[in-house]
Amino acid sequence: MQFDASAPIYQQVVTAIKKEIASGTIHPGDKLPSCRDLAVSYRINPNTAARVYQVLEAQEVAETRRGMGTYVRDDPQLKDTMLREMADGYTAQYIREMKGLGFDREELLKILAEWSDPEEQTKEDAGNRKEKTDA
Amino acid sequence: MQFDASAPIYQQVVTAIKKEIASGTIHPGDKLPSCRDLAVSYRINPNTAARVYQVLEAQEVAETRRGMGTYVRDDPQLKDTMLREMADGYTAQYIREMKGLGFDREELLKILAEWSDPEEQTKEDAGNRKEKTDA
Amino acid sequence: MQFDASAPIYQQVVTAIKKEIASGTIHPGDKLPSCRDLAVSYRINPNTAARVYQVLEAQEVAETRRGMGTYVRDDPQLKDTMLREMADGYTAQYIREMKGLGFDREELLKILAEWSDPEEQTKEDAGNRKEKTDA
Amino acid sequence: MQFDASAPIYQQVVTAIKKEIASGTIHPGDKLPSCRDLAVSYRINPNTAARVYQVLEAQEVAETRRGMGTYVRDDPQLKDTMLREMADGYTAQYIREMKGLGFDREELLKILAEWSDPEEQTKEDAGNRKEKTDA
DNA sequence: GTGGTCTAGACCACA
DNA sequence: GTGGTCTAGACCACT
Repeated sequence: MQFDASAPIYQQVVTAIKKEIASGTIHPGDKLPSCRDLAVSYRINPNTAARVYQVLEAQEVAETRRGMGTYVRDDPQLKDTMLREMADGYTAQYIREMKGLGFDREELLKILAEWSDPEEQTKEDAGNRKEKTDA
Repeated sequence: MQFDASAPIYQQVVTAIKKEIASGTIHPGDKLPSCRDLAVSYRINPNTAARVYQVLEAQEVAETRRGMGTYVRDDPQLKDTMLREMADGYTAQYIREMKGLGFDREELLKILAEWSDPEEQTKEDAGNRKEKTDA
Repeated sequence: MQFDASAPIYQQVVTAIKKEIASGTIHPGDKLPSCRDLAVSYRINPNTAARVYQVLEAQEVAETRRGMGTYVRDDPQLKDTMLREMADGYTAQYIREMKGLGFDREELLKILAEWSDPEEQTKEDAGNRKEKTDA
Repeated sequence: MQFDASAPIYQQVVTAIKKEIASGTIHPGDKLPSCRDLAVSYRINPNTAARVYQVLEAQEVAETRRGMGTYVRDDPQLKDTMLREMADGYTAQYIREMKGLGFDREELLKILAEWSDPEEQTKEDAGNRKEKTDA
């Protein structure tokens, strides 16, 4: 067995920013904070912040304009793309985990349907989660 | 922002064992490997292995018989309990994540229903996952 | 026959702290000494001290705030709970021992009633106790 | 703080034998097992067994007759003496412990009176004891 | 053999 | 500073 290592910090920040785009906190065309500001607000090393933008650019989520800063790509579909990408990621992971426990798609839908009020369930779970999934 | 730390090794092993019970690889009443063997097979320190069994005992999943070893509690319902516990954990986490993206329960069920062939999707996702959700 | 082993050090310290709560020396909400200080004052290893707090937290007697220390849970009923818990423990043990000697509840109450002045009896007993009840 | 050490083994065996006299399992005048047999049945070192008899003789509970073995002193009152001695020991200890928690004699009698059915309570307590009083 | 406990000393994340 | 975790190696009691 191999033990899970934490994801690299730059990856976590990349995901955080993409989540902000997906959920509409940041919009296409918006200017992102400077590397230095990003470093401060996330309390990371400026080099790590730079790498974050590098990755976002490679993924065509952001673009850097020399001397002007980094901007979220001004693509009207970007929000939906992000949303889809992350939702797919989460869903795939969820299905994989449940499949690992022996549930097939039918059962999965049934289980999910039982969780009628996500608000309540999420809260209730928060306390127990530590013992359940080891995050 | 807080960065995700890896779960403690002992927790990961605890979860791994509970998963084996949930999926039927290990059965109620089975003898678990000795602390030392567990330490060897997971390549961890015997002390950490002992902690794994202490946690499992505290969670009433296993019971230790002095000088005889550690056994999965011989409770016929244990498998289902584990299954339920882990499924609930995964489901709660999934719902939480999707809710964070702005999806409500209706949409969630719709999305999941679209994933008709988990096999394919899981594979396809495997390669991209790292950049999508930072695990 | 099984010989009595000493209770683990961490258990003894746990009990000592709970006793301090029960008798009002430590109050709900109080900050407990740091692991390292506890280790020094009880002359135990810092790891053992940490275990003490882990047990206290598992028993919902204390709560740890990362980077800030360990605190007695701020529950106004905690003192009474501890008092009750320890008194019950002692009483149960006493009844068990006396029952082992063949005394029933009636006789027990009678015997206890005879000990009119605990001060004197306690002292008188202190010297002989070792040879009487071992441990 | 000093940590409780286990009572010496010979003390524990002495007490066990005195308890057998107190509860009528062994009677005044009875022949006790030979040192060697005692050592076997208690799985202790023969030297330790010899010390047990030495202590019992010093306490005038047993007497050794050269070449004939060790006998419980043939004193008709011995059983009651033992009973009294042990009961007093337990009672004194109990009072001391409860006093340490702040209970006075009045409260003590009240608490003890509440434990109406020792059978039940003892059982119920057995499971919890470890967490309550640490031996 | 088994698990339980303790020590020693180390590194990490949080504040 | 705080607690949390891990390793290394040791001793003990029980089978």
